[in-house]
Amino acid sequence: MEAKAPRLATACKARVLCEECAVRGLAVCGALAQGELPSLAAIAVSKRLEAGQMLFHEGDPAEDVFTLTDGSLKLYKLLADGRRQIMGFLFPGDYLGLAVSRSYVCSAEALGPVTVCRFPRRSFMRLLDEFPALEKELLDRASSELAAAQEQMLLLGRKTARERVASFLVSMADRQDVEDTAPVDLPMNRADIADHLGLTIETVSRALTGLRAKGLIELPDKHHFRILNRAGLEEATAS
Amino acid sequence: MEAKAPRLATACKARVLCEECAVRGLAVCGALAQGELPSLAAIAVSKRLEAGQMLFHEGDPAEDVFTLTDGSLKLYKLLADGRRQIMGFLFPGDYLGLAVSRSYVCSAEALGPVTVCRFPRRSFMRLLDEFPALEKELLDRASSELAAAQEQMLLLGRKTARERVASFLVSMADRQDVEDTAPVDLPMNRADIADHLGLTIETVSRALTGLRAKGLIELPDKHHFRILNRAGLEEATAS
DNA sequence: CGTGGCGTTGAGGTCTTTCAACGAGAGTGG
DNA sequence: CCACTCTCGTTGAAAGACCTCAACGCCACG
Repeated sequence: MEAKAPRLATACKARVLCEECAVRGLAVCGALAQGELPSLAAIAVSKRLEAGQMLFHEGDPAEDVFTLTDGSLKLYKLLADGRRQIMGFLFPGDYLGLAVSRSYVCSAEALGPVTVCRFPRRSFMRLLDEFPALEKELLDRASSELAAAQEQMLLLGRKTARERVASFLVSMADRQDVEDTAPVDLPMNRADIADHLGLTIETVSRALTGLRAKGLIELPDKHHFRILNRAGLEEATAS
Repeated sequence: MEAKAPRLATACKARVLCEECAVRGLAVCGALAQGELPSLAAIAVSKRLEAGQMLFHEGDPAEDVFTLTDGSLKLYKLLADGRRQIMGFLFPGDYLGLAVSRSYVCSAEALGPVTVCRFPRRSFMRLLDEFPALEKELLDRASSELAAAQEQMLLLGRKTARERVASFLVSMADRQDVEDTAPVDLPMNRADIADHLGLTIETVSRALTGLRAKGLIELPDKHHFRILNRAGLEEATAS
């Protein structure tokens, strides 16, 4: 299940690295000159997960950092009695485990088949010293993650169920930036959505039904939706 | 209301800088050698605010970064209809506005009299290139802020009112790391606590009364509490 | 064709909110 | 010194949003 990614060992072109391996996830194409890429590539190892498998658990020693190259993941925390809060969903290009703390603060689980690229944390951190541009990139990402987390706090603390679901749909559509009216993929199930929005599956279902009844969205099947009235849906988010 | 901080212009000792000006907020004592401090100090300007005054508003162009040297601040976001979510409270030593985005993502308001140290963002960012250790420090802080935000998401999404209030009290006590049974300061009012925990002031009040009735805390006055039973209070957080 | 997982819908219950009244304390001014 | 007012916090009662429990339908799978 874990094998040296063949492409990475070879001195390939930056473009190839970017598109085909984890380096894409870090968007270092701009940050690193072509000649510098191999030193990052040399420490990368690809890894595959099936649906439901864990990449790591909250509290595990954070020995690796990852970039997601294919599939999607959920990041969550649990309370002692099993209540769950999903912090977010990750898609190709996103990174994981870059928190500086010594152990992972969330658990990471595959939503479907997933490919990640693994970097031993120590080697990765050494690279930061070598390539300051990489560190800047990380800081950028950390601060946009923080902004997203604050948006989510606003949602969880102050929005109604319907506003939460509408906000979630808009953000999913934006992340997949397909054209309007194109179907948007929902790789997670209703329980995941509920645990992301601080609701129950029934309330999520009712909110979706409500938005559909208002003519704002269409629900072709349980893993897709289509925005019929973008302005109306955005209004329903209460931004 | 805005004056060149006298100490900063002088080539003072690192220790003095650390304790008496904003540089303390960045904890760069370790990061910067003594000889390097003046270049940071040279661009700092101190600023004072009274209770209720705004340091900046959400959406304003983020022209400065700040460190809080005295007093406390709240950071919040608003919905169009006025609903408010407080992202967190800041105490001396904390920094503000370091997000890489071009505008502030939250509003910052003084809880009481406040002194901050202001750095023009451009100059500050130039310093990052000069002193990589400063950048590491920032990355550290960003990732621990992110961890705190995730803890708060868990609270907002999945905890009951009483659990939220108990969690809040524990975290306030921890941040002020006074010995157990010592009174802990609550510089914010009930409305601020409510907007931080995603509740109403009445529910916060009832939860506090409930915790007191259980003998877990004491409420000597409205701006202080005392932990009578630390283990019990932590149990009530449902962590 | 039965089974199990998943999503939807309905009915009733609960926790938090909303609305309202009250009290304590600070500040003001006569 | 004492009304007077205003803000803030607490408490009670009623209302409401979401949750819980239950039934049902759909679909994939064996």
